[in-house]
Amino acid sequence: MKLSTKGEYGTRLLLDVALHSRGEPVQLRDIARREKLSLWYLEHLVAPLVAGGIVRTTRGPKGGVSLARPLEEIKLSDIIQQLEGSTAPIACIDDPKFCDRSGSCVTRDIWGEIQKATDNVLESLTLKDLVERHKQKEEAKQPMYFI
Amino acid sequence: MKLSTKGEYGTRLLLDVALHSRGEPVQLRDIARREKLSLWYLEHLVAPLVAGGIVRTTRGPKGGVSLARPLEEIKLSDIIQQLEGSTAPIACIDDPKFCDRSGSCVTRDIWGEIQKATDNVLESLTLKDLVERHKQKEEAKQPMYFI
DNA sequence: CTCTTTCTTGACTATTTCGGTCAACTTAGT
DNA sequence: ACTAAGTTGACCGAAATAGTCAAGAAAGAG
Ligand code: FES
Ligand code: FES
Repeated sequence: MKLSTKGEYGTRLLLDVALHSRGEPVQLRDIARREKLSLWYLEHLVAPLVAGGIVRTTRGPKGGVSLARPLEEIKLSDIIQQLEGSTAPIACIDDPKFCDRSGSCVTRDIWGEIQKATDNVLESLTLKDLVERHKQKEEAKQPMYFI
Repeated sequence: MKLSTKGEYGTRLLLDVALHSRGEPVQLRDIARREKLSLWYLEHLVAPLVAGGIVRTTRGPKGGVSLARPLEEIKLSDIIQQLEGSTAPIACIDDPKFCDRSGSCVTRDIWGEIQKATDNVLESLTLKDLVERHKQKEEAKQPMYFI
């Protein structure tokens, strides 16, 4: 049940863009520095995100990455779908022809339920939620001087 | 979010034992034939199941595999735990020291929720549930002549 | 127009994990 | 003893992962 680094880093990439975008694009180089990721690896994460319409990029000086949609319209499931493909724990869920004993397989139903459970979480969360959670954590760190 | 064949085959192995055990042990050779799995691969699945106290084996003639506990006391989570290890989508959930930005990481919380979601499913199901579902499917296949 | 900055694309490699096979060994019954 | 099981651990090939890099194309600045 492992998530690959694509999904992991990709989510952090998006969150980083969300947190640091102030109108202008965010540069990959800065993301790499902040998130301690290899610039060359990031490039491979951006491509599918562009293809999935999650992100726009502009080249040249002052270029970089910016979100293609409002925060609250980018679901975590979109990100994972784009970077990891299906969340099915096993191939025959997406493609019943994959296993022969298709219909009568009890275990297949179970894996289906697991997929549904994780999809529920992923679809209920948007980048906006992540940003808000992040801010809450930040505030929790600072004692509230203003009281 | 993939399940490896260990978890997949292991679950089928256990279900097969549950369905065909009539007091005596079930032989690996028969399981391999019925489930169309390699006998040599099955051996690697049995070892951890024995270690986890899920299954007992007896050697020699008429030997084989039998369940170490009643059907309803074998949870799917036990099986997966034993064959796949943790269900954590990412290492830093089990071992916070794995990532440095431990406490403040928002995405980590998400992966934790996903793990919890899948664990909920896995812990709510026992081998007994699987057997019952199987029987239901069997009955559904046969038209009810007895009406 | 040209130079620089930035993303883009695709090739390449190293490492790890997976899936599978096998042989030698141990144990238990007959 | 003999035979029929499971046990253990070595081994291998293929594939997926993770990561690096270089050549190129677009966009701005001057
Ligand atoms: S049908 Fe694919 S695992 Fe049973
Ligand atoms: S702490 Fe491990 S992914 Fe953030």
